[in-house]
Amino acid sequence: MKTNDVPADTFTAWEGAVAFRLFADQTDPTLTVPEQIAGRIGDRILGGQMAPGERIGEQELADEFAVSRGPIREALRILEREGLVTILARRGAVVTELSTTELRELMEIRGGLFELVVRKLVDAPHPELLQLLRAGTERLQTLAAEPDAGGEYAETTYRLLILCARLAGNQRLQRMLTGLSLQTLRYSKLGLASVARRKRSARLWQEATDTLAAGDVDRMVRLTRQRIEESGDEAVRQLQSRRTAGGQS
Amino acid sequence: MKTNDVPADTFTAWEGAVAFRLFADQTDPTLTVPEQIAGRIGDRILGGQMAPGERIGEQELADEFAVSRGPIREALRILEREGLVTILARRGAVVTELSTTELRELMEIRGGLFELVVRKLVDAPHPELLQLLRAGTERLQTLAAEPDAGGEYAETTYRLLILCARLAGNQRLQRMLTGLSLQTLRYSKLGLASVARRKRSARLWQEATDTLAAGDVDRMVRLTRQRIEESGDEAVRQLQSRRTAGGQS
DNA sequence: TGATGTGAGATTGTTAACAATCTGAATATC
DNA sequence: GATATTCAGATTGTTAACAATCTCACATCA
Repeated sequence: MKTNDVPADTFTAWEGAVAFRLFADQTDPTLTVPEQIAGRIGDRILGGQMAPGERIGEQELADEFAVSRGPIREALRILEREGLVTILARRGAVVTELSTTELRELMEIRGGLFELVVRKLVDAPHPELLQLLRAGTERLQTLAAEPDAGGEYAETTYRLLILCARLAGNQRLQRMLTGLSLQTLRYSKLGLASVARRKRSARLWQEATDTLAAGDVDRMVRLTRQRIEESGDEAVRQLQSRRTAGGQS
Repeated sequence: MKTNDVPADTFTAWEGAVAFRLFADQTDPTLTVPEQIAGRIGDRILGGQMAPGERIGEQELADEFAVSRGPIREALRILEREGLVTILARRGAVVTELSTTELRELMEIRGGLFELVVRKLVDAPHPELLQLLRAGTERLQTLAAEPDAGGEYAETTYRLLILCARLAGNQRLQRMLTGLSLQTLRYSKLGLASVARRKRSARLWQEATDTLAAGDVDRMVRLTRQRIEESGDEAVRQLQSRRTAGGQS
């Protein structure tokens, strides 16, 4: 595999079997070639360089990464597992494009799993948690007010979410939540595009953090559910209006 | 692909991309060859013909199914995604063997997702649901009392679970829950091996059904959580004692 | 005796060619 | 003019050979 332009900015990620720049867990533990390639392609999808619905040709990628089609197919299968790519039998791979229904479904599951995380965190509170949450929500407050910070805001909330999941001490749960988050991230950004929505989201994070500090489980769970539900709904709404509006493109 | 001995007993399953005999959703919609092979191998794993930890050689399977190693690799990747097979880089595939920690983690997630299902079912009750649950729990009562019905009992509870998930109307959630159930099924059977445990489980199902009929959400959720937690704990316990006892083999 | 090194055989990873299938545009038909 | 048909080019699916790597028994040495 040709190792050109690997942008070493921010932090490099490793989650599950795939290395995405987002959501770092650890740096490279001798990833296989298909895994590395999957990471590179995944970054492009998450970064918006490859649009949902876009066709992915095997030969094209094989040429680019200077390998044969075999490893590319493995990479695509990995990305399929992560939900970023959809493989249609005998018709090739496309960048996964979620319908509003699917997005709503994923958001709902994400909410349910995060609720589990919250409950676990309250049951077995982690000393660093509150401190990390405080720092995180503060950053969110800042980003909420900045114009055009939708992308960074969304990524920050996702990092916070994954952080919570990690502290909850269920690795599998963390991985699933991470996977779901990566699948919905592109769409969450839509829902957090306006300053108003971001401020609303940031306030709910803030309140949830305070509630956690006070030890009120049910209220914390309720606030969290509300926040995820609201931002999920907004993402669905944005997606819907975008589809009906500029549907041709 | 050679199509020998396809046992057409009970009902054929299709869930996600893989056809397992268990948990039918629809019969064959022109599955690809790797998918068919994955289904066959998956059945063996779920049926206990392949033991957890057992190595899976590519060439051996290729010879058996009369295809080259390419399709076998695809099949193994599919099964890896379903969690039934673990692929170690450059060391081949093995039948997934869960540690007690992993089993506990999966059970916990399964519980959380099922809770979400229950909540959705209560919010939007389905007319057939109660009737189906009644029939299901009755069958469970019968199986609970029969000796050596651990396997069938476990499979029945899982079918019930998947049924509920389907009625809840979130396809993605249903698929995830099905996947998790298939991963834990082999171990759940351990936890339901004794008549006493089965009777306990059946009573909780019964109570939960009655509670649902009465419309008491919180109690229903609590009962469900309790049942899943208890049977999960028992499965873990059984696995643990089995490992410490006959650890060599 | 126990730890370490070596190498043959077996197994996975990769490649390139070939086969099967799909896509889309040009043509034929009503 | 709208729908069906055909066919070449492009793309995915499969194969078999080759390369890289791992496994494990055997030999070597402290």
